[in-house]
Amino acid sequence: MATAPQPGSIRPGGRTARVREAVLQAAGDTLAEKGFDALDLAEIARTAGVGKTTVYRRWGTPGALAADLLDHMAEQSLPRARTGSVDKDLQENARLVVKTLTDPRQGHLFKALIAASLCNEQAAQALHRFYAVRIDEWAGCVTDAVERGELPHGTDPRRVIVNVSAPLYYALLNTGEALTDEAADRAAATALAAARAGVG
Amino acid sequence: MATAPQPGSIRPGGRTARVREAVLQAAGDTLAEKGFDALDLAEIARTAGVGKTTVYRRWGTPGALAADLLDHMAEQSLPRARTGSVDKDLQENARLVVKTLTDPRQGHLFKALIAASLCNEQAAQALHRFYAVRIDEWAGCVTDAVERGELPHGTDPRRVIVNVSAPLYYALLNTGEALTDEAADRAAATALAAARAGVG
DNA sequence: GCGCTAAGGGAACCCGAGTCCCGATACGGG
DNA sequence: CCCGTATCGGGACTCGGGTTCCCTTAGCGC
Repeated sequence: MATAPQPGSIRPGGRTARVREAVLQAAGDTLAEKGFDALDLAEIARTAGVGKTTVYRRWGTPGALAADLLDHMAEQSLPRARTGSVDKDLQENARLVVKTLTDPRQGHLFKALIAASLCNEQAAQALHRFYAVRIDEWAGCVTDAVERGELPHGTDPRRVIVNVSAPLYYALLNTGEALTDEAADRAAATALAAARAGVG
Repeated sequence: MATAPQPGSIRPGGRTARVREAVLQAAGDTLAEKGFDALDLAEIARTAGVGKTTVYRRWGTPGALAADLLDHMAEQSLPRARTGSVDKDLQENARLVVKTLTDPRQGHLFKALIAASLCNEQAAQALHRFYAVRIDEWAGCVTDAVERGELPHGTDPRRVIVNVSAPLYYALLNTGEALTDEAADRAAATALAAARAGVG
């Protein structure tokens, strides 16, 4: 009943690492260009120049591969803004989200990864971890603002950051509305207004 | 070059309609139970008790089938609340969203349909139409509120409704946070506070 | 370096989704 | 009520994703 260790976990260096790198690269490219439903492990093996057997053994399903890619992405966290005022910080956050989701490669990649998370529990958990990292990073803007007296005590930092991104993702996924800088500024302003009103 | 008419559009009555009904029913069940990546037309044909050829001829791809299901769902629009105050109306809207997304069948179905929209352009457009209908319906709450003087003139009704749903969908898709009635009330309060502050 | 063994890779195999062909069925206009 | 044809449905076929087997390569502990 003892579960065998994950392939690649005992000798993770050298060749094994190179294979993972090549496969995640190929997976990212395919997801960005063709979407999650086109993520086919046999084709990934071909484009990555890796044995088909290897990909099936280490990842097994498209969902698990997407999950691994998400974990890989979560490790590379970008630093948040520190402009000195919440207005600016939240605006920068909103613009960064718009810039990311509008970027041809990144935008498609994020859509594909969200699709993956909706099709596979493993990918879903990886996605939630990914956003938890990002939100915690930017939540610092809000805690700083509370300390500076720009926002009321008791404000939930993560919730404010979530309120900035939420309408942007809603536009991307649900309504298909265009993601402009104007939309970003509006999202930031909305979240800020609610925070100032002391909601939460 | 003249495109042949869509199969099922010339004689849409009787048998053809029954086939569509059975297939959409089976598709909805499969999407709710197994997700979009498990939507396999051969299996749909089997469970719907319909010829495999028929399903491939009329829909062709899982994405197109999901799109048809979305159009079918968009036709059945629910009436919005009319409590007499924006607070209550927005709260009812938020609670309805939470109730829908929390419901075992509906919740999974919506997730699957969003996944479909992220994998297929046809499904994406159908999803955007679907949400446009829902948002327009509920936007009436906001226009009424503006007329009653509860919200400032120049308030964008659709945007307010979007701001109610957005954090709830963000919780569902991005963070995986639980969707409680408390979250619903908070979402409604946030959107209301921003609208009162005159954002937009 | 050396050897043990984890991990990779080639090749044959299986099975079912997707396609094609053609006859059966039943709308719906006259 | 009857005919023309749109649509359905059964069955054979193909093709490639996913699996299995087994040999080769190369980490990494000593």
